[in-house]
Amino acid sequence: MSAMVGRKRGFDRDEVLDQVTRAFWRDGFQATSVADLTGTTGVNPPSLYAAFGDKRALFAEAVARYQATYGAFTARALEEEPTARQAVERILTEAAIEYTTPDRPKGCLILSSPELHDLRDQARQAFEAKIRHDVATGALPAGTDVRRLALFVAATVRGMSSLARDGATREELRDVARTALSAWPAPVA
Amino acid sequence: MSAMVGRKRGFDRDEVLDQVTRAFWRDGFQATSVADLTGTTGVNPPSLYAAFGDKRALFAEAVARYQATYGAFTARALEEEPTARQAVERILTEAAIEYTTPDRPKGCLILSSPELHDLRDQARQAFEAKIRHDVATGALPAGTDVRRLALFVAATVRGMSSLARDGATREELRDVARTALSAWPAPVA
DNA sequence: TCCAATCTGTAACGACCACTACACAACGGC
DNA sequence: GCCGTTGTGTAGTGGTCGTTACAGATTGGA
Repeated sequence: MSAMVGRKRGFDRDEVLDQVTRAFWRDGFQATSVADLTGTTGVNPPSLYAAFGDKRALFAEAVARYQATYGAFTARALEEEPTARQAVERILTEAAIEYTTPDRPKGCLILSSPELHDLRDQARQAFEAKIRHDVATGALPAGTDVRRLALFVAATVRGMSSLARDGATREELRDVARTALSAWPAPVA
Repeated sequence: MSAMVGRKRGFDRDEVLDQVTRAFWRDGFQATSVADLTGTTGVNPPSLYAAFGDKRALFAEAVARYQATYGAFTARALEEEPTARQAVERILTEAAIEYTTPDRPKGCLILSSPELHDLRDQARQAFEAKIRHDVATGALPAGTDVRRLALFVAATVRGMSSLARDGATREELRDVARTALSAWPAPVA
């Protein structure tokens, strides 16, 4: 065991990380200053730096927290739904809800941050894998353009997040999701 | 006529404005510093401020220039094509090209800039008007949800711009456009 | 040729940026 | 009580931000 000696931290690390996550989510990495963060959290700079490291490390941890909480619904759907069609339907439906939840920043942190290109690429690869699996099992026609379909889903989710950031309502996003789903290829009955 | 007296400007105002437009387009308003602009244009701060005003005014003029040139294809399609379907097909097809033109920033300046929410709303209203006209003339079914269809087009274009910024190819965007178009309601034959 | 007007380059302004040195407060172990 | 350790608050660091004061250069008009 470690020494566990010294003055105790005067704030809840998880709670502060959540406030930081929401700040980055709302305004982005660049537009959120450390002064903003110390203001909203009430934690002074030295304590913030001691607990999380510099601004980039804090952002990285905020993004990780976002993925594990607010943004986890996508990975959950891909894991739990049996077919790509069901997973995509659930993702788009839940995105309409998640992107417009009151008392939260609108849209998706990862889709809104230019610097998170790699995470977006991972998401697209996950879509591709799910669709490819359906083609392999015969749930989708053999000739299906896997990459194309994955890109269309990626584009739809990005479009929904962008509209949410501009103030689109939950119902409007749900309608966008339904319209997009009507472009999904007919299943092999 | 004005006096036309005094030392002449030592740079081409239009050329400099184009360079500024591309800088804002590539990096956004916040991330592009005045020092960046003086660096890329070779124009010193006092000359830049004398010619364009402060940074916000310069950005506004760059956006206006973008709308009149690189981003004009959307308004052109809405004006020139007879039906909403044809206009949207042309917009999506040309967006795939415009958003991936070599030696240019990728994607759309207006869709990438959080501060241009009003211009995006104007674009959505223009889509709506075009679609509503088709419903009125019978080119689209009477029960068509105009707002819903316009939002879907807006979402698709935003998604394509976002994908382009992340490095999607022209062909990938074209495929996204085609997939989205397959969700368009059947015309009243 | 001298003036008034306009533009240009240098060099700075105060404000904010991310970040930290330092002294002090609060803790567990002895 | 005293010590070593760790967190906290104050008050700064050097650097970059958008912006401009100022002096010199260049122009057309008188």
